[in-house]
Formats: sequence, structure tokens, C-alpha cells
Amino acid sequence: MPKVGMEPIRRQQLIKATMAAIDEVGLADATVMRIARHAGVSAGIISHYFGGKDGLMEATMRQILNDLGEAVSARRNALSTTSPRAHLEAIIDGNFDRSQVTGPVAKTWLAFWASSMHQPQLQRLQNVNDRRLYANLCHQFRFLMPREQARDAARALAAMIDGLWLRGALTPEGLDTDRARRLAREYLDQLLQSHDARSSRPSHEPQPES
Amino acid sequence: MPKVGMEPIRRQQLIKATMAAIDEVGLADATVMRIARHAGVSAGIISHYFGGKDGLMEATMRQILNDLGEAVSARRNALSTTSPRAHLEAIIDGNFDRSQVTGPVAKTWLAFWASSMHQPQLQRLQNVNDRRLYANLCHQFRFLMPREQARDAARALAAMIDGLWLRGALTPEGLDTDRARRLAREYLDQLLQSHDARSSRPSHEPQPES
DNA sequence: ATTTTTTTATTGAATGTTCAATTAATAAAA
DNA sequence: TTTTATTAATTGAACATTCAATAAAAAAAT
Repeated sequence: MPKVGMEPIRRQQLIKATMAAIDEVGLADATVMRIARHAGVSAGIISHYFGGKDGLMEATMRQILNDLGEAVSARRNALSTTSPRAHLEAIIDGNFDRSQVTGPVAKTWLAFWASSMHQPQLQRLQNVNDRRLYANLCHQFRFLMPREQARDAARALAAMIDGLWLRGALTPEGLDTDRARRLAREYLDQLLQSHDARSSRPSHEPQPES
Repeated sequence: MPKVGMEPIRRQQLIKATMAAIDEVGLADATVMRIARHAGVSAGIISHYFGGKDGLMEATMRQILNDLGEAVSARRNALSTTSPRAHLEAIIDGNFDRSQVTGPVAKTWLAFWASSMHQPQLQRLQNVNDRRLYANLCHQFRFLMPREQARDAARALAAMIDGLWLRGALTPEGLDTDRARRLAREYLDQLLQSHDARSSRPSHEPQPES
């Protein structure tokens, strides 16, 4: 059976098998044997390609975060406008991208989320991702409102996205992607309208400084 | 040492110790020995009072959900008005109640949240709680807007609350309670304003039936 | 074009550890 | 003295990891 150049194939297989196993029985019961069985290989191979279980877990989380980042980037790059609203909508849509929201990925994500509280390696990845979402949102809001307001808007929209996502992952029926996207977009509308209403009044409106 | 009537004392001690252990090392490494050590007793006592580790875990989650429910109820009962807005604000405040947001409780909550995806017993508790928050919110919004709109408002506010809460639990600095409360309240304002704006226009406004 | 050697991929069994649960013993209180 | 509370030691199962063995493929030598 052994052929050359199996490494990238096996790595991919095992990462996918990890998500399947976590989706099936949860992180706590996702043993190396179970994961290996899912991939149709022996348990030892995990240590061979990933150095151990931890390595596989980290690689799996990396993959998820990477996919998410690319889903967002792809939608933003497809835009021909620099309109902040369009970019904010792209960020929302990217976060509710199909590939991110499918059962196995969603559950794996949440499992890692929880365990990242106590695993420094995962925590680092988690934080990078969190900050990226916040920074992206904040940057776009800055075109539309003063700094502090933009920060709050970014914080709130980030919370809304994560909250919808979390509730979706937990309900037995899974996330209703269309509804989640719609609610997040409606919230974005409200944020922008709310600012328009405030800034169209004759008060001082501090424009974004550079 | 042995005295009569230790049961309620030990149970409380052990539940608290469970949260402390989970806060310290995470659910995965919260072994019975570690928990027992936190409580200053031996590991065997856990099986004696809770029938086993699972029993202790369930009791701990029950306690957290109970405390949360009481925090909300207490604030709502303290109101002398039936104003939907006041009740919605009380629900928000209750969810960001001090006792819920302290490090150990928050982390334990999130840990259970994740593991409830695969543990039927915890999942049941989780769902009851989720539905209660949604139903409470929905019922209040129904006084102010038509059914479908009220449902969406409830879903969105619930997501916002959970999202703020989740992000707070994950950041190393912990949740900024005041800011979270403020953002959730501002969102509530937007939801209510947004409806006012829509219903003050000369369109048909379906009043709450019943 | 064979044969030999080396490299790569993989397995299965063995190892040692960790854990929850059980049990027998102990000690205080009633 | 009997019951209640608790512990320390033990058991057995589950687990990740390691390692020697094997088998295929590729490369080198004949």
C-alpha cells in the first residue's frame, strides 16, 4: 500500500477525521484511536505526522481559522467598492459561510473555543482570530463614525456574530444560516441608522481623523 | 471529625470546588482528586454524595442555571412597573449579574455549554435555559411589536447577550460587566427605536393580537 | 533489465500513566 | 454500641505514545 507523497494526503485526512470525531462524540471522547479509525489508518500514524495528539488538534484548529479567514477575504476581495457598508456585509457573510457553519466544523470550533481557555497554544490562535474580526470591523466603522463609537459598534457586532453562531451550534437543529445572516445585517442597518440619526442633528460630529 | 448533617455542607463545598477546579485547569483536567483537594476532602466522598463524577457535574450546572434564573427573577420582581422596556432591561441586567460573571462561574458555564453538545443530561438543562431566556424576551417584545418582529428581536437580543458573555469569558482580562450591560442596553434601545420608526410611518401596524 | 539497497509509510503490540470507582478500615458522634 | 462520615489503598479500564517489524516504492548497482 505505501506510496510516496502521502504526507499531505494523510494530514488532510486526519484533520477531517478529527472534526468528524469531535462532531460525533465531542472533544473529550475524540481519542486518537477513534480519529484514526475515521481516517481508516492506525493510531500510530498520528504521532508520525503530527508529533502527537496535541499537534493534530492544533493543526485542526489552524485549518478552521484559516478557512474562516479566507471565506471573509474572498468576499471582500470580490467587492469593487470601498463602501464601508459593503465591506461590513462581506465580513458578516464570510463569518456565516457555508463551510464554517456545517455541523462538524461548527462543533469543532466551539469545542476548541472552550478548551482554548486553558490551552495556551489554542488560546493564542483564538486571540489572533478574535482580534482580527474586531479590528476589521473597527476599521470599517471608523469611516462612518468617531473612534469610540466605532469601537463599541465593532464590539457589539462581533458579539452578535459570535452569539448567533454559538446559539446555532448548540441548538439540535443546527444554525439557520439565512436567518443568522439576516439578523446580523439588520443589526448592522440599525447601527448605521442610529449613527446617521445622531450625526444629522446639529451637534458637533467629530470626523474620523485620518 | 464526622458530624451529623454534613450532606448539604459537603455538597455545597464540592460544587464550589468543581467550579474552582474548572476555572483553574479546565473541564478536561478537573479530576475528582483535584476537585476533592480543593474542597479539602478525599476523592471517595464525591461518589458518596453525588453517586459519581457525572452526578457532581450535573449538580454544578444545575446550580449555575438556578443562580442565573434567580438573578433575573429577583430583578424583575423588584420592578413595580409592567413596562416591557423595564422588564427587558431587568433580564439583561440579570444575565450580567455579578454572580454569573465572576471568573470561575463564567468559565464553568462555558465549559458545560460546550460539553452539553454531547452529553444528553447537560443538553437538557442547557435547552431549558436557552428557551427560558428566549421566551422571556419574546413575551416582552410582544407587547411592543407584532409576532414575527418580536421573535426576531428576541433571537437577536439573546444572541447579543450570549455573544457578549462568551467573548468576555474568553478574553484574558475577563468580562467588562459594565460595558457589556451598556452595549446590550444600547442595542435594546435600537431595537425599540427601530420599531417606533417603522410603526410611526403611515403603514399598517399589526397590533399584538391578544 | 534484473537485482540489491535505501527510503518512506504503516501497523500492531507493548508500555506506563492517569483516572474513576470501589472497598475495607478508621474515627467520631449519637 | 451502633450509625454516620470519611479516608487510604486498590482495582481495572482507557488512553497516548513508543518501538520494532513489515511492506511497498524508489534509487542504485549490476
